[in-house]
Amino acid sequence: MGHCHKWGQKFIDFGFRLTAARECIFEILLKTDAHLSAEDIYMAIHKINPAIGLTTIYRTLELLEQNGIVRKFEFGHGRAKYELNEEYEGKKHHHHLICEKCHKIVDYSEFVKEEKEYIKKAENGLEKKYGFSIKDHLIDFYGICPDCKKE
Amino acid sequence: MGHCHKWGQKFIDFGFRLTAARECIFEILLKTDAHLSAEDIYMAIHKINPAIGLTTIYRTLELLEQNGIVRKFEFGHGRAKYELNEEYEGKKHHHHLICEKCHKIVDYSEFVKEEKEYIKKAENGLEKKYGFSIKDHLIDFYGICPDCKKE
DNA sequence: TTAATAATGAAAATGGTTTTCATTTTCGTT
DNA sequence: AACGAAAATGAAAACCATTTTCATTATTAA
Repeated sequence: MGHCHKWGQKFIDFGFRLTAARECIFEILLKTDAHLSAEDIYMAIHKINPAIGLTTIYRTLELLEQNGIVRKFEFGHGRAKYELNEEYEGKKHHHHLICEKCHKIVDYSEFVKEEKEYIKKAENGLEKKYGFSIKDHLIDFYGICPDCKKE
Repeated sequence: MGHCHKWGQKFIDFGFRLTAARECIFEILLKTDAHLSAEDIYMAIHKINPAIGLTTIYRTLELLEQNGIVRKFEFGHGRAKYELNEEYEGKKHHHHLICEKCHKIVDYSEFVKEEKEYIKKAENGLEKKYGFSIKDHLIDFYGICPDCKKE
């Protein structure tokens, strides 16, 4: 369990406690390919351990986010979605393709080379010009998915 | 008033009515450089015409968004922000630089050439591979602004 | 074992946004 | 100018994801 050990250790190093609820939430995020909302995680966890409440999910997700273990996405249709940070996931660096009709989210990992070039240039330039220390970026594409085009 | 005419005509063409409230909301969006929330607009409009309610602001913004006249951004700190679409604004194509501490938003228009190349490649590829019709994209950078770095 | 501290669940509160509904405004037609 | 259908509106209530409160339980270090 290389993954678990790594994240668990990090969690303890940060000064937090590695509780059953927290491990469970991490596991759920690790096992899924989807972009889960707090409630999605609550549903999943409820089957395993019905004692864990929604509040704990929210609190854990916030903690994980603040420590760079998960990323929170607000795609803008009610609920926020959470994803394990790439460094904790098997997944490659990816971005999102979002259907404006059905709100489906597709991950893609193409054009990383081209993206990296552009991002590097932009980051350096922006750091210089605006004095920001840039930590992260977000790239999303919006459109209509094949299923919705049919209708 | 080239701007106004253009948007007003479009609005009527869509089959909507060009009311005082709607014109006023458009004007406020046109005059500002900031990213306004529904409540920001409400505050601004209240000085001009106190009869206009917050509900109308929300309804108008939704209408404008659905017809491609404004863009809605959910940067993820409570309230959504609205911006006039570039085609209605004097502004250049731009993206956002967001401070993770104070949530300040800086617009930037640099690296458009590099961006365009990358976007074009990505869009074409993604349309082919995933069958999406891509309509739009979002690029944001996150970091710490100069002011927040001082502390 | 024992304090001190952190984590938790349930319930209540929060707050931006949406819905409801009764009223008013607009616009094409007389 | 007046009429009637459809659209737009404001106020208040409802919504609903998320946060906060608070009393209880679990964990850790001594």
